[in-house]
Parts: sequence; structure tokens; C-alpha cells
Amino acid sequence: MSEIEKNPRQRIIETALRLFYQQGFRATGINQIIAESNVAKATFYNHFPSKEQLCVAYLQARHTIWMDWLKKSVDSRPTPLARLLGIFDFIRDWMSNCDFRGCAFLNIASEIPCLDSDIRNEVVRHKDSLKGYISRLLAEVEDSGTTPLDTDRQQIVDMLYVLVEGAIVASQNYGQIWPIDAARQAADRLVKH
Amino acid sequence: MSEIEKNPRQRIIETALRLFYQQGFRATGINQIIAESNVAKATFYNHFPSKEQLCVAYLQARHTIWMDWLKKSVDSRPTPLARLLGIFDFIRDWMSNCDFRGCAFLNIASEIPCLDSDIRNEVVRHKDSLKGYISRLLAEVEDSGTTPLDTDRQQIVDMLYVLVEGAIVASQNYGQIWPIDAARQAADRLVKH
DNA sequence: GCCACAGGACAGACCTGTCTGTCTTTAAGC
DNA sequence: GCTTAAAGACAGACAGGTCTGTCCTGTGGC
Repeated sequence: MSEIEKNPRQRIIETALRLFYQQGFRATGINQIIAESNVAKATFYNHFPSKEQLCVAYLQARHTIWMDWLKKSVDSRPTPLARLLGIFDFIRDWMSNCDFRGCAFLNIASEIPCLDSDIRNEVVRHKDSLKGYISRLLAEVEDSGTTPLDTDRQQIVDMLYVLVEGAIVASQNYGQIWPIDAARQAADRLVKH
Repeated sequence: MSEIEKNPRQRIIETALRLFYQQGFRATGINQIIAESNVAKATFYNHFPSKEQLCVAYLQARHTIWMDWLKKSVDSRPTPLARLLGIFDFIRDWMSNCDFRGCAFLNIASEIPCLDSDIRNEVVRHKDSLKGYISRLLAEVEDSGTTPLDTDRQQIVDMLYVLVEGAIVASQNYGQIWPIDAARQAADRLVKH
């Protein structure tokens, strides 16, 4: 099954998941993608109208995979607060992988200046989904906690989301984990106070 | 002086400041740079050994300019706390410029995977400098404040730095200012508590 | 005369996307 | 069971354009 994946489309997506993340959008050529997918060029263009549309499919696949990673990691924590802060524990684990290169979505977005493109819309959709997930985790903390939050919940969600983005981006730049620990500590304080 | 800048090197740098920021590194060709600089190609390669080294010079110039913007804005605030939080006010002003496209350094860094390259080193140097500046602003808050911080100061600096990165990146992605306001509010809380 | 510069040709590599032709698999008709 | 047709994949040439970097010629200031 994994040796010879029947579906050429699936092979292309899996190659794109690897190459677009590691090398970036512009730095990865169609020729490399089809070569490493063992697919003919005409076959590629039968399945995808353009490199840009492959990138959209790549981001959609990446969204599913990454959110699964995150949710699996978060679900393994015992309490609502541990689950909320577990986002940062997950990022630390994720970053420890040798092939970590920051957020797949932001890396692509920074290569595509135009805001109203299919690619940029896909990035925003992903981040909206992530923010919604943070919101649900915070709601559970709120429901179970003794002290209700003194601030509008949506404002706390926004702060936590900004901390998540900052942690990923800063740890990518430095290749170090201290930004993640700092973000986790800040989140802990913001939620408790 | 600005009509015909005598120095070709200066013209090239100024064009790079515009094009690398707006379009990105790979998306900007040498031909476009020399055309918009009114410079011959051979002249370009007399001043810069490669496109990559131009990028390094671009980042150095950008560092000076951006830190000047930041410091001028911060210095206009009356109190140490207002100056510290003034970082976020500056980012809001900066973002309101129509040509805002996020952090010039992180945008370039995301195009260059290799960590130990001249370009990535320049990005780290810039961020170290920014973090040092945050640290000095926080020290002034600490010196003037009635209540000393109950946490190690360096930890607070790390948190504030992560908030700054998150604010810039998230507002770039969404094209909206709420991440900056959320980061400012979070910073306010972290410093006061 | 010297030197830096503008302008532009050029080499060689690489890019996206199209097209031709061959091979393999599947399935339907009889 | 055999033939035939259709679909889809493979291999690779090709067009048309872009890229970086080198080189050559002409020109103007000193």
C-alpha cells in the first residue's frame, strides 16, 4: 500500500506535502514533484490544472494532518487547563522533529503577497479553524474552573492565538524552543489571572 | 539628491528595499532590480558579488530603517510603561501603511531554509537586537515602577518578544489589526501582574 | 589615458505548461 | 474465451519564457 500507492493523485499530494514544506512554493518545481512522485507530467496536469491549484490541495491536506496531530496531542492531557496549555506542549514536540520548518501555511503565505488568492484564503481558513479550536478549549476551562474569566472570552482567545503564532514563528527563526516555553508561560498567566 | 542619486550602490539598495519587501526574494529578479535602479548589470555585479549578498545588504539597511521607525515612535510616549506598550502602537501605525507586508526579515527567512546562511544569520541578528530593545524598555518600567516584577525579567522579555512576533505575523495574514490590539492587551497584563 | 558606468548581447540553466506517442489495465460484446 | 475499445498512466520532446551571472562595446567625466 505504501510501497506502490495506486493513486497518482495521492502520490503527488504526498510529495507536495514533503517538498512544499521543506523547500517552499517557488523553490519547488513541477519537474521535481513529478519525478519524486513517479508520475508523468501529463498525468500531473490531468489531476491539477496548475501548480497553484496543487498548492491549494497541499494546504488542505496539510490542514487535516496538522489538526489531527494537534488534537491527538491535546486529547491526551487530563484536565481542561492542561489541554489548553497542551497546544504549546504539542508545538514543542512538533518542533523537536528534525524537519520542522515553522508553519506550512505562513511560509506559503509569505511567498504570495496577493491577499485575495485561493492560496491566501486557504491560509486564513486554517487559522480561523485553529482559533476556533483554541476557543473551544478555553470554553472548557471556563466551564470547569472555579473563577470565571474577568475579561471577554474572545479577547483571551485572540491573545492565546497570537501567542501560538509567535511561538511557532520565533522558534522557527531561532531554531530553539525557548519561545514556546515563554508563550506557554504567558498563556498560563493570562488564563489564570 | 533624491532625483538622481549619485551612488549606484545606494540606488540598488533602495530598489531592493522596495522590491524584496513587496515581492519577496525569489520573486524579485536581478533584471527588475537593475532596471528600476537605472544601473547596468555589470555595475550591479561590481558592487555585489551575488543576489544573495545584495539580500544581506538589504536586510542590514532594513534593520537600521525599521529600528529607527520603532525608536522614534516609542520615544514619543511619556512614561516607561507607555513606551514599552508603544511597541504595539508603532506596529499598528506601521501596519496601517498600505504597503505593509509583515516582517521583512521573517518573510525572507521563510524563503531560505538553511539555518546557517548569511541571510538567516542577519535575521537572527535583527531579532536579537529587537529583543535587546524590549529588554531595555522593560528595565525602565521596572526601575520606575512601584511594584517590582515577581518573575525573572528575561522571562517577561521573552514573552513580550513572542507577542510582538505573533502580532506582526497574524496581522499580516489576516490584513487586520485585532492581533496587534490583543498582543498589546496581553503585554499590558503580563507586565502589570 | 583612465575608470566607472550604461546598455545590452549572451550562455546555460531552469521554469511552467502542452503535446505526441506508447504501454497497461479494464470492461463490454459476442 | 477472445476481440476490441476506452481510459488512464508513462516517457519525454518541445515551446516560450525567466533566471543568474559574464562579457563586450560605447561614452562621459576627470
